[in-house]
Amino acid sequence: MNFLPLLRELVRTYQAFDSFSARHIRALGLTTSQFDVIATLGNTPGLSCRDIGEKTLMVKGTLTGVLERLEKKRLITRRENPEDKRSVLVQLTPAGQRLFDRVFPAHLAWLAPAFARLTPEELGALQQQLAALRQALEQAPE
Amino acid sequence: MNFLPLLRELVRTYQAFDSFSARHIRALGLTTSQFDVIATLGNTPGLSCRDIGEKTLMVKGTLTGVLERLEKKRLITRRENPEDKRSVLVQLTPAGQRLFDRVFPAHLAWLAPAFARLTPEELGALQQQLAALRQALEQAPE
DNA sequence: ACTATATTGTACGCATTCGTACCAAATTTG
DNA sequence: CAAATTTGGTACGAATGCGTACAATATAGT
Repeated sequence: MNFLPLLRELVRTYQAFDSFSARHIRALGLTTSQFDVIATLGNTPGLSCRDIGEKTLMVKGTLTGVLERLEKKRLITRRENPEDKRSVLVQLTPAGQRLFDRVFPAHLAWLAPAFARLTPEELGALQQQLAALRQALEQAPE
Repeated sequence: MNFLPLLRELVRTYQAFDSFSARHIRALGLTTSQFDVIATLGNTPGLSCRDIGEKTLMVKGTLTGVLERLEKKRLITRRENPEDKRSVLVQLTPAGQRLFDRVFPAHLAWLAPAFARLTPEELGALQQQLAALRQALEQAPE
């Protein structure tokens, strides 16, 4: 019942993915977080910070800074949401849209060969096993 | 061949573990990285930064700062390695050793119930599948 | 021995990450 | 309807995390 090797492998695999992915994204002039936001906003009419946080798995405090830097790069805009004055509508600018169109397919094409080394069955099984572990962690008593 | 759900699950599971683990470690007055270093140094005669980095999966630049803060807390010492004057011998102080003795078993006991929700077979299978994905990522062409 | 190269760790800058506190707006309660 | 609570974002501080550059030492090739 030694789970430490599994833990180590979880971290190593996560880092291996992040490193492989980030290498490409950095060459495109973005950080991983910035890319995730751009990718999430693509083909949407605009999202709230809450929505973006849910999709990108970023907590709201982190998102504020990422959005600031994307705004400074003129890739997104933040405007008031008339439906709910607490929230903000984040949208891609035309430049952001062009970047999305150029960068998103390119990054999928970068990742695809790595994942093609595993069968769809393996990918599905891994996803299920990860979900089981995650639920165990989320439901574990304190 | 859509691997995005798997990616999302990988990140979510990693975060779920980190969150569950960090909650306990923070209550002990440490950060995750600091705990990892203390845990790695425990029951050793001292290690180089290189060794610690390999074990904790931290890059050396990150490690420098973590060691600084642990040194400030008087939990570790950095001394010259006579065998190789480039490297540094990092050791637990008596206080660091006492902290290790108190904190390391406690943290394993904190984690164990979560992992006990999965069978050893599941844990082993997950570890193998993660390793397969990691190798695919590491060997993928650029 | 001499030089080219590799290894070990630090310095530094930039961006992220998280927790906590806080404000304003919206929703729920009594 | 007024008070209490929840929700959406921001502000802020501390600590990673990573890439690049750099100094000191060690090793290899000649």
